[in-house]
Amino acid sequence: MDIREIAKRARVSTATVSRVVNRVPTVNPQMAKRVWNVIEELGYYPNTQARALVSGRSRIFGLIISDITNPFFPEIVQVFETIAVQNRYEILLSSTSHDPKRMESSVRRMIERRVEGVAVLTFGMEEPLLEHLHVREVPLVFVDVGPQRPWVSNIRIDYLHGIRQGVQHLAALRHEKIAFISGPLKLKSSLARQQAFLRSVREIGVEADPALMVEGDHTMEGGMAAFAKLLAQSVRPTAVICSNDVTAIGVMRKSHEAHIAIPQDLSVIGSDDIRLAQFMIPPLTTIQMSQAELARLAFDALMADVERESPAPNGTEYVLKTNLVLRQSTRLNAPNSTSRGQ
Amino acid sequence: MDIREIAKRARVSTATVSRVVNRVPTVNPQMAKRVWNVIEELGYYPNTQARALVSGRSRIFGLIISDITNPFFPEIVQVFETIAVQNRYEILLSSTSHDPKRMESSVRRMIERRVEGVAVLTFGMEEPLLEHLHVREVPLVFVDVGPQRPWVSNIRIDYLHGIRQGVQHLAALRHEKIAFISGPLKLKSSLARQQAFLRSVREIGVEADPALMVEGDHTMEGGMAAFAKLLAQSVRPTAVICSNDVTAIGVMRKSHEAHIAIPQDLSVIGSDDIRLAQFMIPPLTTIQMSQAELARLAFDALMADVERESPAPNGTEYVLKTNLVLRQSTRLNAPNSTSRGQ
DNA sequence: ACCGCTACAGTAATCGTTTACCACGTTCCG
DNA sequence: CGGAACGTGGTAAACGATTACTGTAGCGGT
Repeated sequence: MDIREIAKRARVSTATVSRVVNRVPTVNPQMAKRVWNVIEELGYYPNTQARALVSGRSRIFGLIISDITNPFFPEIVQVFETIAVQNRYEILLSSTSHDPKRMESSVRRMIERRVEGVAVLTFGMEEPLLEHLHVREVPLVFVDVGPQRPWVSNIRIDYLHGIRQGVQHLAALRHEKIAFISGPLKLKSSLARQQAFLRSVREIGVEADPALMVEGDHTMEGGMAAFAKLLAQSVRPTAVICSNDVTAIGVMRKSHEAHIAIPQDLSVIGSDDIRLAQFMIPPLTTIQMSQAELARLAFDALMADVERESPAPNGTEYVLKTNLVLRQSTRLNAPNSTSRGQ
Repeated sequence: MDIREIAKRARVSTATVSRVVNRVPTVNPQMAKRVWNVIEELGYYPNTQARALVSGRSRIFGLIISDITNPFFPEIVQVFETIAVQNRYEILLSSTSHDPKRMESSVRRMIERRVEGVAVLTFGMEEPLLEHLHVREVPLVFVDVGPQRPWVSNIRIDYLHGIRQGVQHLAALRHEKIAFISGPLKLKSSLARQQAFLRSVREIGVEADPALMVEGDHTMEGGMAAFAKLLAQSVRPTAVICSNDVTAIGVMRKSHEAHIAIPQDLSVIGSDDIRLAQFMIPPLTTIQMSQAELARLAFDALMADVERESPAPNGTEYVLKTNLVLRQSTRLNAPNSTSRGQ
């Protein structure tokens, strides 16, 4: 059942049906009504493929994330999808699992579907892939790691703002041995967080102890392992800041095994503020980076680029702040006390 | 850059290019080579829309879930997507948030994109929507709630198997007051779990106390609220089985607030075995229902239906077992002891 | 030597829309 | 009253592939 069928039954031309469906205002209301009736009656749904083919607009955005299984992402996907639907866009989701091969195949699939833009919420993209997208003038938006180039926007995350708050909060609680569990240091974003931590610590006049900086991998297992490493050392931290919440969950889990009570014996701060954070035991104090906000920025960036068909703008920048949110996983450092009280 | 361009430069017809791209074996290897070279050189990617239009196959499956933010789903999405990509399919994901309006719009979008099948991993679908899909002969797969009808498969979940194990496990630990926190009882799947619980309890010769059956909503907040209700009553359970893991997390959180230690003072069992379960404190004993398996069954069901272009088969059925996995959130019930020991 | 196959490549119709362009009928103004 | 201008709706050419059908060359059998 196609537009011709509708046209025939409503005794108009296909052009008119098309106009009606697309709500072009110049058609006679009577006719429009007649057409709508037929459409309703036959249950006609326009074929998006045909539309896309002739109009040259697929109304699809690609969304590349590293791992949907990481609780940081589902909320992003949710918000991104909601906004997309509101704007009559569809989303092509791809979870790369940090695998360059999968990234490559994702990009290929997206190009074949002629996406109108891609949000890359991962560690970046290799040059050849970027090039493919670039020659096709596909708008892109990255988090921090996008190249300076036409059709590429960036969302800069102000890690320093939140991390500084976290460090100062711990300092106010008299913590001096503050550990930091980073993400994989080959990731620019992990590095940026670590730098922000280092800088914040220096600001309060302490020099960070290298023994208290350990590398995690942004997973719970990684958090457990990293904390185990911390425990095996001679200097024992009284507080630890984690590069993301999932890592913090691993730390909490490990510290439970080691009979270290949180927050009595150890304060912990996470990053991201995933929804789960408030359901931890105890509820996790964390450095929030709004996933909803991030998704919205990414979508808006793409949308803006799609709409400006003018010559290439040179990479817009957006900024996302981070903020400490206080819950119950930190406490005043009481030296020499091993109390496990309430 | 289209197929014609390639044809011209390789000095062959478009038909040949098409054949080469689709690896039709009858083309002269020399020619094929020549064509591939040009394709490589120009970076040609076929236009999926055009392909889909003429071939009548979109190579897209719809995947409808209730809420991507619920940790039960991301793993499913992950696996489903992976398998889809392996089979050169794309997936159109839709998270309905239990909203019939969103469900309706999802189905509309899917029909407009001409999906070749839809996996409905939610509470079911209303008749008019089903009808729309039915007249278009779109294969569907449901979990438990699909109607008996051509082109509709069902994955039956054997809740009883796992829940019975859970109940027996608790009984072996001498628990007698076993509470059950269900999901929303308007959901058939929640009801099924509850029935399975009731039956299992009866099997071990106990009559379930209605006061110990409370309704949750499959969220952490719901779990907290339900457990609070349980605490407010005169009969205090010594063990609780939850309709899903997220509910169990809520219970654990609430019991922490109430200074009830798990598993010393209360045993808890979840359902689903989401990845997070093993990172809870203590690690959660739960009734596993493999998300990977579920995703695979759903995909296979769709694929099978797509491939059999024969007249309509009458709804295949698949079965998914559930199994208790023991961790550390249950313990022998020691009456009159309020020990908080190790 | 001729006929009929086979094997392969090319021609052109087709998928279901959008949209540039054209045709027609009114209206309005000089 | 004639023609420009305008408002509407129809005709048909795209969009970029697939594929049924056609054409031709080469080959073998009689």
